[in-house]
Amino acid sequence: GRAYEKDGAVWFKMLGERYKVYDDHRKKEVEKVKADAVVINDQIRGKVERAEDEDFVIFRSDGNPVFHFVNVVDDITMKISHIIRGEDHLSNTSKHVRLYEGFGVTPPVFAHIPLILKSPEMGQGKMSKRDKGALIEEYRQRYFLPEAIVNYLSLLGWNPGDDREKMPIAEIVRLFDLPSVNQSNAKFDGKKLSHMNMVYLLEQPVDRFLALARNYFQTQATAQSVLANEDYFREIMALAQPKIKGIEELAAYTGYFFTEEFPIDAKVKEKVMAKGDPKARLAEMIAMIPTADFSSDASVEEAIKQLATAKVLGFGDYQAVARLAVTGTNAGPSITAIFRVLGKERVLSRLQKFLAGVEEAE
RNA sequence: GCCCUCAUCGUCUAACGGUUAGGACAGUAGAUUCUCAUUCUAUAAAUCGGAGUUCGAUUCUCCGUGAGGGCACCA
Repeated sequence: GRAYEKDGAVWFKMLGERYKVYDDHRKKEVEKVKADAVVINDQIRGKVERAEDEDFVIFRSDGNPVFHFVNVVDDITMKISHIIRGEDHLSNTSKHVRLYEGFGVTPPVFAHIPLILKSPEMGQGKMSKRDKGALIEEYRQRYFLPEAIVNYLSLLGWNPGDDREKMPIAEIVRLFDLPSVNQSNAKFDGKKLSHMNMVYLLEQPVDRFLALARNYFQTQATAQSVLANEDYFREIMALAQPKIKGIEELAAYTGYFFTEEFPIDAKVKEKVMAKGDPKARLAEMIAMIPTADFSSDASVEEAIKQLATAKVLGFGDYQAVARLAVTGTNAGPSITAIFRVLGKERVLSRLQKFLAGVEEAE
């Protein structure tokens, strides 16, 4: 009795006195209805009133039902008890409630949660699937930990009631309830997500970290050489885990362990070579290494320290240039661990190659 | 244009109507470590504006302003 046909489409009829008015939005005259306001008892927003004041299409002239209609039919069929959705649907809810009424069904409990807005770098307005950084898939591809993402997201528009931020998912589930959800929209902060991800990454058991790292490297061009030796791989990942902020940094962070063709950071080189007498330090190390004990970090450290003491210098005088020659950067695990893992031969050849390169350039 | 929602540091957020307005991320400055990162310490940073209610408003009411959303034979 509430549906009628017009222009080939089926419309849902609103009850009330009718009048015509020019609609500035649609640039045409439309028929409005003086209808009572729908009262929605939203679990998050409280009492929200809105008058649905126009008939609306439920079946298009091509015979297809429209979204709102299908939505309500589905939810009735599936005996949905709670509708929890974004605030962007709050205004549509009056329409939905009228449809429930039309079917003679009591509407479910509604809860309209705040939206996630774009961060300033992304632009303005609500985040939607087209926005970069809006898809969970994207973070998966970047090897973010799922629990870090869930944890971060749970804190947009909700909090556990105290200052805790890092919480296991089970704890979030235990504490979460609809009425304690905030009503204001939240801007997405990728930096905070990254931080959360790092915190989780740091506390992962080695085996989990190894599994994540292995998955990651399988997608990299260097996969074969990196994954060739399990023990070697394991050792290097153990060095990297406490130092990196995300799995995706792994390739760049550990590249020099797997190839002799690693890049040398020009800026770092300039800086390191400008201080003290790095060439002399290199030569001294080259001379010392053949007789050094590479069996442990401590023994490598001892060897370098002895050398430094003999020349009345510090460990740091050797560390910087050795790191540059052997890794091409100024960042990484301890130089002693790098020496030990790479082994005498490779360390020696890299030091010699680097020194030769410097001398040739002069 | 009409309608709906929201409003505390840059960002995410705490604070029975009474607090030096708290925490976290980001920032800054130090400390530690062989580098880098971590960690630690310190520091700066907010109640959108105006009326009202009250002995007292971040908190309650109203009006502005701002932000977001919705107004289709899209979903």
